[in-house]
Amino acid sequence: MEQPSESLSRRERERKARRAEMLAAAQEVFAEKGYNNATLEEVAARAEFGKGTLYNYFPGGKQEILLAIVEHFHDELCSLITRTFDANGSVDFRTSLTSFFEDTFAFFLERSELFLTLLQEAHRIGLSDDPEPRQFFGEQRERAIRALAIPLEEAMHRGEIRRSSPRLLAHMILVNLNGAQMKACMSRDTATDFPSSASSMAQFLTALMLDGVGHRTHDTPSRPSPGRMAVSS
Amino acid sequence: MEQPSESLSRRERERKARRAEMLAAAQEVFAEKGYNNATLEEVAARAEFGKGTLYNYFPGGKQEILLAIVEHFHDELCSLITRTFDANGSVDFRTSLTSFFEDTFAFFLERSELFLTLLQEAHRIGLSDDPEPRQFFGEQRERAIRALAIPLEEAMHRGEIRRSSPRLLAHMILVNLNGAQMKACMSRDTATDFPSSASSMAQFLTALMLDGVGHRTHDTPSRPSPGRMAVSS
DNA sequence: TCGCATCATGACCCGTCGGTCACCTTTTGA
DNA sequence: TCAAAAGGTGACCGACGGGTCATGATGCGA
Repeated sequence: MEQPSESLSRRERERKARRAEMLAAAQEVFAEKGYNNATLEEVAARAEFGKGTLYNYFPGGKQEILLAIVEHFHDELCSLITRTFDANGSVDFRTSLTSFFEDTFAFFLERSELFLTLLQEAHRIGLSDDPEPRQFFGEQRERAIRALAIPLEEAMHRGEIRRSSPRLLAHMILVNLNGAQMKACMSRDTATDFPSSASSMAQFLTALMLDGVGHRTHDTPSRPSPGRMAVSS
Repeated sequence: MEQPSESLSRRERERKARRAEMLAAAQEVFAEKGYNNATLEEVAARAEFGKGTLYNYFPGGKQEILLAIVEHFHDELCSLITRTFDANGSVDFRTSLTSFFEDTFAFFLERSELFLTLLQEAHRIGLSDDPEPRQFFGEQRERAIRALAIPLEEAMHRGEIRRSSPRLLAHMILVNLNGAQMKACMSRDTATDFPSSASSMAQFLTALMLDGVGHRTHDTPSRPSPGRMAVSS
């Protein structure tokens, strides 16, 4: 009455599924309310369990739930990154970067509230707390950076982008991505001078990252010469 | 026994000074602990007042203190922006942008914890709360964007950067600035492939914003031609 | 010196929420 | 069919912190 390895026992499978349901509920609540204002009561209610049951699955309580979410978030992000660049491996870097922005833009956009919450907690936990969760946060972030740095480094080797630190560049790309996403959030009601579709946003970011905004009519010491940019719409 | 206008009465002056002390203390505590984990008890203690006294100066309690801090933060930021660009009004845009990054980098860096806290609260309050503080946050952010958009628009008129939305560009510049600052925070312990001084950071950001990282060896439809970047150290 | 007004104070009140545990239901295996 | 194990539950507890207010101190004008 047991399948020891491979496919888990019904028990194990159901346990896993329940855990996942709880995590999904917690993600929603944390995203809506922020970590501190989210109550385990509400998480439990949304997952359709009693509060006590949460502790059967996450003995570490609220914080363990947070860490599990962080891990899951980075799982998704990393797999999105590698999938995107693998699929575009053979085309030129500009094109694959654009499609990367397009794919990830949607990813971040629909998780923007959660992302901000995680960011805040990463910071809060990052200093003045146990070193254990602190280190955990660092490792997770590192995973995403590393995943993105790989295709960047390859592009550098192919001479498609100039050589610099792939990890630093990876960081700046992620920063620009979620900066754009924040802007999109904030100006949803008000301002309109903003690329509205994911694809025009992706093109804007690609141009910004690869070409900058300079007209390059000034010669500066080591930057010999011109090349003008198209004026965007 | 009253100086009705101009210089305020001793009373008024002292009241103002006390308020400022309380704000300074609250800034410290909010930055260290985050808004939720900061206690008014600790704010009061650090300002060397009793907790009750806070309510004489901020009848709105914790939230009123938060809003006052947000306003003060943006006062500082805006005046820094205009000061920096006024002082560099006559030199070319690349140079003044670099000095802008250098000045503001320090500003953000020494307030990074506070900034993250404000960011989180802006988000939390930004949705699902009273519309009143929500609007307040929006207005404050708008002030900074507008202050920065002015010199950007001028540079566009002078043809030093390509035409696009000054406000969008202002946003992206601020985003890159504090993204860099976050990176600096995070990799303080660990990674080393990072511009360490404010001035090398400023140059990195200027190059990224104005020139991008592309080698521009590919011709894409509307971007005719080359111009290579110096390889940073 | 006296009375009044202003102001500082921290003990206290009270709502909230993370975490616990005694109890109940369901499943299992004989 | 039944007992034992496993699992689910929510009432309850205790800590915590925002906000209040009775009390006392201080200053000021008469």
